[in-house]
Amino acid sequence: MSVQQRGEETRTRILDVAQEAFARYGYDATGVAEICRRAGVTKGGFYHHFPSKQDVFLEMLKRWLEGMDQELEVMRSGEETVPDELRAMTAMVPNVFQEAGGRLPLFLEFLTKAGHSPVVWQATVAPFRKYHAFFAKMIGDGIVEGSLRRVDPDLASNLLLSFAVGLLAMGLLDPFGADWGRVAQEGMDMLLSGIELEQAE
Amino acid sequence: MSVQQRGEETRTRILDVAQEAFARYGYDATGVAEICRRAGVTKGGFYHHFPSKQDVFLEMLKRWLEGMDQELEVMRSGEETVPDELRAMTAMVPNVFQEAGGRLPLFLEFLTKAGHSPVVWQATVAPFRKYHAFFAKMIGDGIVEGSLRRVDPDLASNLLLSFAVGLLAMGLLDPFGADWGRVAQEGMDMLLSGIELEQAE
DNA sequence: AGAATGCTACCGACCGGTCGGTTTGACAGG
DNA sequence: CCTGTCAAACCGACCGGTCGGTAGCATTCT
Repeated sequence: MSVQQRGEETRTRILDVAQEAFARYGYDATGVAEICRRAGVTKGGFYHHFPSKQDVFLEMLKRWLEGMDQELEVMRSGEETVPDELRAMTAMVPNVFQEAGGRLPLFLEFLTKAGHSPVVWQATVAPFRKYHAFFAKMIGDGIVEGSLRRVDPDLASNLLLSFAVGLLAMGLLDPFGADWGRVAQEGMDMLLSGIELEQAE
Repeated sequence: MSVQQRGEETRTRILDVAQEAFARYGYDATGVAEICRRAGVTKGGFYHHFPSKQDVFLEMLKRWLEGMDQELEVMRSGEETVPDELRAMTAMVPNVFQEAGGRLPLFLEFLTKAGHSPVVWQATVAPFRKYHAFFAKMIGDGIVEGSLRRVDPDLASNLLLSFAVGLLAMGLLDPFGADWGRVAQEGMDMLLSGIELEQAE
């Protein structure tokens, strides 16, 4: 294995263990020393790969969002009509909860930090606006194809996003307090029944 | 002014400035020394009134939720039908955003900390379950009075809560990214149009 | 080919500063 | 006099971050 490869692996390992530690204990409660211990690296090694603790945090956010982007695009091309696409996406919610493993609490961590640090805010709010555009376009498509009523795509997109964020937060706070997958599914049905148009083929 | 009165005032002042500081800079980023400076008290004074920094946090949460409880109960008794009640409540969203002043970011702070500290979790999740019961009862009432379809009150309540939480989070993250008051209002309309029953008087 | 050199990855001791929390004692009201 | 209310000095632990140094692969020079 070449030197560069090993270096890249170390860097990734740091990122991975930091992600787990941040998710479990919180950003502030996790010291750099603890990350180093878990990654089998010393502080020198850590600061060789990253300029600061916050940079690890930001890079983590970046990685997470890139993955999310891909998943969104993949989801987009499955179903016939826009309402069906939306329903298919909400059907994935349980998978998201499960598959994301322990790194889901990071979501709240990002949101909170975004409120205090302009750098984190920028990195957080930008993708949200992209998601907003994504859903707005989707809803616009739905209107064009005649499967949705003429609602304001911008507003409806914000509604969807709020619902998604709230679901995530609630599911994080009280995972066993409800069947959040079902809440997502039936909630989406209720929402759609308000804006859906009957198909007359 | 009696001694007890002065003591109580100092205690309240500490609570107030801590609330503002936590909201502005975050819990972890706010040192006890900073709170003392703002409250015009030394550490001795601080630790005379509170056993720990976390206790200030918890007491703050308690005060906040007590106020919320009262507001909820007041809102409940205004309108004729349940859907109208819900609409009236969402109409209050802009007021909540504005009136709460800077202390709204505390909400995210509480949520994140709840994920890492069992004590905070207990103090946070309990009221949420109470809100859940509150809305579930409301929806049940709506079904009885014939203004709502026979939906699952438990599920619909979770849907409403998620929507509310998401709205709060989004509005906190990107206050000027959308007219969140309008999103709340129209979102509630869409939701209701899915579960509302036409009145036949 | 083999020695010399450069460069990247990494080590680990160490730094100043800040953290939440404690202790002691002054002072005022009841 | 005694209790409640604070002030001031202080504590050890720990924080994120720095820095001089080293091991070993890669490249160049002879």
